[in-house]
Amino acid sequence: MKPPSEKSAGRRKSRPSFEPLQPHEIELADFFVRMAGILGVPRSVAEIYALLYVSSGPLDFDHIQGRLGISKGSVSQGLKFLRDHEMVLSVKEKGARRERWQPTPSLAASLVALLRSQVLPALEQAQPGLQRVLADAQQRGAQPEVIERLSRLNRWNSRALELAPLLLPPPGA
Amino acid sequence: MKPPSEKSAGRRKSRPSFEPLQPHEIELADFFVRMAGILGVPRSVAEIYALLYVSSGPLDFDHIQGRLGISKGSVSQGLKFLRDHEMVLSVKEKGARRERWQPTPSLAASLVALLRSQVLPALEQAQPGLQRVLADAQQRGAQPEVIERLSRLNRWNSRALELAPLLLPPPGA
DNA sequence: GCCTAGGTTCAAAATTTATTGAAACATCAG
DNA sequence: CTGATGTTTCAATAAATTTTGAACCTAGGC
Repeated sequence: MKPPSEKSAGRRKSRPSFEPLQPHEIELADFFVRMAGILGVPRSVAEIYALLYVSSGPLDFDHIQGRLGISKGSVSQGLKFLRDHEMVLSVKEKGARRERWQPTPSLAASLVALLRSQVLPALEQAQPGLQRVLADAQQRGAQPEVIERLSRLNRWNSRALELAPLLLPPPGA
Repeated sequence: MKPPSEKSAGRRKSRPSFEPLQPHEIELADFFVRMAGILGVPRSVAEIYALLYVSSGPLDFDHIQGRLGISKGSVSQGLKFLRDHEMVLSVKEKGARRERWQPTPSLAASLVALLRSQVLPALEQAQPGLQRVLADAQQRGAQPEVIERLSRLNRWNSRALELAPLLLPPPGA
């Protein structure tokens, strides 16, 4: 057990103390935050990405936390999100224990992966339900107008699912 | 427990009672709700759209409220949103005071309008800021890698703004 | 094994966003 | 003009989401 107060007893690693974001960094972060907002990506995630994006080399966990002034938990979760969506890469130097992070080369690819992960599951999951809705309407002799709408929706869904792997090839392709 | 349904209690004009959504309607609503969620559109808005989408004719305010079981305020705001994004049309019958609503013919066009309204303003607003960030980086002699990233971001932004009016023509075009 | 730097988890707290409903407003018929 | 109907507004409330931080893992050096 560690006593919580570690003022200046014995050998203390000097708290690195990171600079807050500079104006130009804030500007870029704002841009990413707004764009991310459209897709429902949390502010902290966008900020982490923005910071890596304007930084010259890969940054480690503590730098990210320090410069953004957010909690460990947020950094961890944010990096997990970015990792899961293939938006960042870790560079592990040999002999070093920490991981250091940088944005993946192509922002375009990153966005595509993100969209893919959001839209595809929804389309897949909806497929059977939509078919059922259409069948239901036909069976009940709904208005032709409604049948037509529901048919179109089904066709779209199918085509989107067919096209998806071509336009947005998954990691392994 | 459901509120007492007075289906059988005489047809009185004072309190028209509406049926809750049927299973097939719920299914479609769920689909729209999920899709809308990706773009941050509230549940109630998606539900309204879904209801209009499966309904044979245009529906009036009270029908929408009654069948979805949501508040007047939500219906009003939801319809405003859908109107603003050109996703619904009102059909005013002559001599009638109420407006009746139906989805616009093309769902595709509706989605495009929606995206347009979300993304374009962000791109426009970001333009000067992004240029400033790049200029800043160049002036401070940032790493070529960073300069390159920021340049690409600027080019993208510009091109997106140029292309936008072509791909997503505004109402008047 | 033991220790600890490095990172994750997750319940609680903070924040943001959506919904409600009563009051205000608007429009039309009489 | 007046009253009734139909709709909007918006402050209060409810619901959903994000952030925090302390407890908890995990791998690697000793």
